[in-house]
Amino acid sequence: MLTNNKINYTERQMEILNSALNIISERGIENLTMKNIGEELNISDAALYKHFKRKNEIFYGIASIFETESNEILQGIINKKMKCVEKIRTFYLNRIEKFANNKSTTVVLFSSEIIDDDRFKNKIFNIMKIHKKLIMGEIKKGQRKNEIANIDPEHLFNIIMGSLRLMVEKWRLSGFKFDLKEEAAQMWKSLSKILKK
Amino acid sequence: MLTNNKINYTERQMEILNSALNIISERGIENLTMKNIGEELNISDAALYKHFKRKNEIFYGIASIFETESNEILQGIINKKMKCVEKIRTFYLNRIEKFANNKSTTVVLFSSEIIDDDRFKNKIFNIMKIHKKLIMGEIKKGQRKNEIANIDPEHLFNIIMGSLRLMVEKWRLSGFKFDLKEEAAQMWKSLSKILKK
DNA sequence: GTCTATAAACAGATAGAC
DNA sequence: GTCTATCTGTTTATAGAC
Repeated sequence: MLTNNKINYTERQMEILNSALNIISERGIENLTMKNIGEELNISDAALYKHFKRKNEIFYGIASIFETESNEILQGIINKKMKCVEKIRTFYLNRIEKFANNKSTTVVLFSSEIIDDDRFKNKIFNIMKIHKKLIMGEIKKGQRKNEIANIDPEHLFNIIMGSLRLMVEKWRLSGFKFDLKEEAAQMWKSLSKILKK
Repeated sequence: MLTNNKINYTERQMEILNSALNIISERGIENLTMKNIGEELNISDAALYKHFKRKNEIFYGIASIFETESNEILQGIINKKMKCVEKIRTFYLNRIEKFANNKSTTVVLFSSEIIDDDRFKNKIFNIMKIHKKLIMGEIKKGQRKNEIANIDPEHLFNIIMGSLRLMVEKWRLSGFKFDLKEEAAQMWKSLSKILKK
């Protein structure tokens, strides 16, 4: 299930990917040009083509970074002995921590609207699907054990991930001005009240 | 509060704005070119400049359409005699109905990530702020009257609007394949359980 | 209001020297 | 791996005829 067909990027490639993420995050997708990436790294645009064959490959690389982060989160949950609510909480707060540690990756949440590349979209879409499957699985388990309120699991999923995303977007639009991790910890308290009924 | 500095667009201007919305929604922002808009309307790109002085004005026009829709929703709520939860429900379902009737406008939910134009962003941002003020006001009123559960109003707002947005995004990405209004009606039932505790 | 023609800027990408 | 030079296509926008 965890299709970690991990690509090993060189140091320079990682610099390029992070540059690209920064530009998308700070100046928007229409400013992500080979020239602008080069400028950030003080090299020419032509030089970039020695590291990525085409611009599309940079998009795919960004998706791979996101996939790696996602897999790190899932490793900390899968096959661990935790209560259902505890698993969802761990996922929630770890996902927030990744965003807090790498601000630019927050754009990926909205990237299927931003980045028009099929390979990229598919990869992100699959990651989201895995997250959904995990969370809904735990919700259903929790409901069978009577640990989680009897509300449509899909609706609970919408509530958990929808509120996470809205909070992260607010953080982005505020220029990362508040403490996301603190805010998320508070938000989780409310969510757990709701989950436990 | 409702700054309805309404611009009266000509019929042709409205055609252009709707064309632009369709292109953004179906083919992404990077395909929104004057040439593509012209093609949809079977006129040349140069002709568009007789209707909008610059491309930016088209973005602003899209924000104005969204503002008009928003104001129609708010008119149906403000100064009406309804219980707090009922007001939030009416807003929620009316907002959904607008999206269902004009699919392309769903992109506006994510437009601050997509469209890089300050006047546009400010207008959308203000509309969102008005919505937030309205909903949080009703939540607080409801809590004072003991009609709404005692959960941080900001968190309840995140839950209501976050889940609405996630649902609409899912609808968009599915190619508008399911019945959004029906799904939203079900979602609201779960939300009202949570609100009323 | 629509057209054709055109300008000026900029995009992604390649060739070849160092 | 980096550079300069260059190709090819596309974009926003304007001028001027009809």
